[in-house]
Amino acid sequence: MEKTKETNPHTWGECTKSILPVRDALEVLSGKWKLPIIISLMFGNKRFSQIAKEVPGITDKMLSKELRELESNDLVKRTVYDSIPVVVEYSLTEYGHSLEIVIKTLRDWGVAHRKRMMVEG
Amino acid sequence: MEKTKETNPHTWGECTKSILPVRDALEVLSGKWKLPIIISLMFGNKRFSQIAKEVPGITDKMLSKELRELESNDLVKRTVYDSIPVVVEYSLTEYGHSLEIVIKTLRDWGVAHRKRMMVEG
DNA sequence: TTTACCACTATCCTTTTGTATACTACTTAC
DNA sequence: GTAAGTAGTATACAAAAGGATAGTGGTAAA
Repeated sequence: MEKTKETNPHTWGECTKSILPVRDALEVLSGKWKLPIIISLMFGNKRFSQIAKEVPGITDKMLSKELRELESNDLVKRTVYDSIPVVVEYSLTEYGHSLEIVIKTLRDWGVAHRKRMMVEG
Repeated sequence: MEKTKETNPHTWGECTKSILPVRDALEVLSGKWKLPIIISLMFGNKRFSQIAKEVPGITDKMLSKELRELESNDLVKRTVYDSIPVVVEYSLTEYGHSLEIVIKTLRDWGVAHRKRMMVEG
């Protein structure tokens, strides 16, 4: 057999480092619920119970947890209105909207992938 | 408080559907090991034990499992050379290389995210 | 004959992730 | 007083992902 291409350790080192930010990006979209929550908020600001209704199957616990995570990543803003009863509004930050291009890239690849996997079975 | 923007059910329906391909794309990169394996193979074809060496911490079991998954998604090609001892070479398919743009998009966002989280964090 | 390399597989265990269900605290409407 | 709506939390459990360790079957070198 042919000799396989040697790995260049330097390049690989650089590369390993460059994996970390990719992981970060994957992490903010990871899990079962973050994507639908983010997309729900891309269509407008929502209250807790509104999101719960729009994201089918999610429990309060998961919604609460995911929103806290998204908030800690600056992607979602939580605004409390001290009306009665108290109302909490969630909105995507401008930064959160910067995920749109990322999601679009993923979707484009995913659409092509679906087609490919269908024809080949 | 202001009235929050109403959700348009049609748009949301369309949108829900469009989540599926995004999930597909996330799935092919999901888990702890697929990304480093793919990136390792972007630098050239490798044998099983070579990848195991280059991806620090991975066990044979996980490597085997992930390679099978990548192969079933057409991203990686497995070639057996019946030399003695038998040698198996893994390579990224052309399709596998199409992930480069996706990974680049994720990395760019991730780099910006790291910076942002550092100054504020 | 023991060791080592090749490419795995099998079993068991821990950790992480997500689910189910009930509960808190407050106010208004019936 | 009881239900319903606001926004959650607490506890216990199930499922999925991943890790540790050992074993398979072949060759070949020491």
